[in-house]
Amino acid sequence: MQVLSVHSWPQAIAHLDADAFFVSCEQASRPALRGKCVAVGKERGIVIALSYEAKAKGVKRGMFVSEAKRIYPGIIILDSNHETYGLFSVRMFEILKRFSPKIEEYSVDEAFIDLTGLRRLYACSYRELALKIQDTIEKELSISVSIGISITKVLAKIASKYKKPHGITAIPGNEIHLYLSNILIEDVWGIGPNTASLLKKFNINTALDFALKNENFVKKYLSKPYIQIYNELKGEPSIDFVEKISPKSISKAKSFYPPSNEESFIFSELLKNLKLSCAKARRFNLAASKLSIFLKTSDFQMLSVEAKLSSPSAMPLMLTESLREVFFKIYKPEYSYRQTAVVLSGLTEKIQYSLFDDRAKIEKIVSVYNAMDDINRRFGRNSVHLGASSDSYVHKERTPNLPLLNIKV
DNA sequence: TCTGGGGTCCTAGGACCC
DNA sequence: TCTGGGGTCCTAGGACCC
Repeated sequence: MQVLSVHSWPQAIAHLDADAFFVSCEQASRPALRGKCVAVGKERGIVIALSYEAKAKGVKRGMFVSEAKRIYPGIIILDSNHETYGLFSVRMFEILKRFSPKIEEYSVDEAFIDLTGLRRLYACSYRELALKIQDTIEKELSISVSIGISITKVLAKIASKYKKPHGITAIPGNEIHLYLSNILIEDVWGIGPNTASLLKKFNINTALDFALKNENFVKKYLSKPYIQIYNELKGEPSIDFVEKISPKSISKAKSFYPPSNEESFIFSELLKNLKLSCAKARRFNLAASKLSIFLKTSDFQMLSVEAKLSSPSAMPLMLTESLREVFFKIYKPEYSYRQTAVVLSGLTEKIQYSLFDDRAKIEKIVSVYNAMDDINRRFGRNSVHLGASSDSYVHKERTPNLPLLNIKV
């Protein structure tokens, strides 16, 4: 047997993955749902999360809700509630920070935790430490998680998936090969369908096959991300640990049914996405210097454009003109569309004004938005919104001097 | 996996400069 | 007004992730 790394724990990286997270949050907040066949997913849409009971009945993620109901008529379908999931997520990360100050919030329901050197402090093995974390989350949040521990991030990912749900798997450096031989190449984090089919042509079918390939082969056929994965599989840390930084882009997308080619409708959908993404940017205290839009046609083609903004902004009223311009660059009435999306990027912390902008006007708009965000924070989301931005499509005038407030508290 | 929504990172190639 | 090579910045598009 080949040994890929001789040391058992040069460092200890844990990967935590919540089990059926969205559904678990629903079950945690409504105990009556526990032990039942539950799915999260919009009516007419697709299933995005399933309880293990529902999985056992043969319902799969990505299925149409109607299909899921046919397979198991007793299934309970819930509307997704991302605010709740976000709250559980925050509390889960807070628990993790009690164990180690160094954590990477990888997604709402996943985190990497650097446990290196903590055995002495907790007077236990890494496996036992993972067990304590798992217990704490279960007791405090009623959420079940699986944890994998190994010496690199890619291996920790493999470990957390090895036994699920409610698993604890530790892969020390000297046992890597025992695990990798059971992992199909397409199941490795970061290897997608394209790369998997390329590798299979060279007879690489498992993670172990890949790890045992020589470096020249890897450098000849693959690019940087895959070289990193290759190193990590061999037990050599190569992918940075990222402690949370602010987002690099903010987007909002929404599909609708049936598809439409009506200009004013498509534009109003874009405007909604613009408002939502701007609101999110303001929550992070960020301003966008680039605006892109995406239109998805009914046959799933993507049309997109990007525009540079004269000054960074997170205020819909200041971006509406740009939105209109980019929209007419790609909108073609002969297609029909099923989704629009807005992406804000080039995000900057401080809002800078170019010399050509009317500073006073900008500041007035900023203060109105600040007041609005404040009201929404105190009285709940969507208590207040700006009237002018929703129908500015109809009146093709420039940005109004003072936006109107529509208050519906 | 017949299609929801939100992200990240990398590469190739063009523009522009010296 | 001929022509080489190198650096940097930006953009579009691909691949992948949850």
